[in-house]
Amino acid sequence: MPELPEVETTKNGLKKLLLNKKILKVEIRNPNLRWRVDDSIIFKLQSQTIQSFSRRGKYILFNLDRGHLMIHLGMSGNINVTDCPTSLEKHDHFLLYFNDRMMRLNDPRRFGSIFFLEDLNHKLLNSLGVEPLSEDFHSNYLYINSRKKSRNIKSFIMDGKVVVGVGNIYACESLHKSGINPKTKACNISRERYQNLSKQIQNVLRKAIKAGGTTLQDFAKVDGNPGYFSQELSVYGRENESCYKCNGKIRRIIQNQRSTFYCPICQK
DNA sequence: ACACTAACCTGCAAGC
DNA sequence: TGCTTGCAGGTTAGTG
Repeated sequence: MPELPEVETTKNGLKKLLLNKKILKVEIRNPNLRWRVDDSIIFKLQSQTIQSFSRRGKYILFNLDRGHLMIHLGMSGNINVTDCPTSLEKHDHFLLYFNDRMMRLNDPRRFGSIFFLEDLNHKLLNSLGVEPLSEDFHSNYLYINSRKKSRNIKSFIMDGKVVVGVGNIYACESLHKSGINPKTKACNISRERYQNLSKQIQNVLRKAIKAGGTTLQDFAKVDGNPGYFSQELSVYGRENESCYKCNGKIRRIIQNQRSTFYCPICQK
């Protein structure tokens, strides 16, 4: 269920429930995720205490006594913390047991991933772009990095090597709020429009993280499914409905193998 | 260096 | 009712 706000919410929930907990047992029920989970992770994690949690892009980092557990939720991943014992569900692939509770990674499509890192110098982390809510994502960042980029603006802002955490929903939403047509070439967008776009990206993410906070209460529940769709979305999933801004008809097109929702009237 | 595709999976809803 | 099709919140490796 994860775009950046979901991951941030998940990370904060884990912090609440698992900080300073000692991992007593590790169980891999299905190692075939995006990358096969190596059995050696079991003894590497065992007996370690979780010192802190952090997030980089859509990766959740469990910072341990020695090394880090890094988890990505892919398209359909979800982490639950429950009392122990709990009846397991289909697609519960990876389990951590603590003295009085357990953590389950459930991921039907198995696009998620799990790694043990000795340190944070890892290929997948090193290739990530800036955090959208950090100072590095300043008003000129997108403008500067988009010069000579002929690809469309939507794929540009969804590129994790440019800026992390902007998934399909928030790419559509922030482009709509900025009044930018998603088909526009990244190099053809002015500095002024990029300043607006970066602000809209931050706004939409901050707002969603705040909304994710309400999800937090459900976090420990067995049936706790994040209420992601409670967002009020302006264009995403609203094909053929009317635009809140201009009453135009919202269209769905395919860009880079993904659905794009936009309003052809007010996104130019 | 850049742009774009195929690929990794399951589940669900819609259409026939 | 069952079958087929299309679609889903991500991201990498590979190709040209």
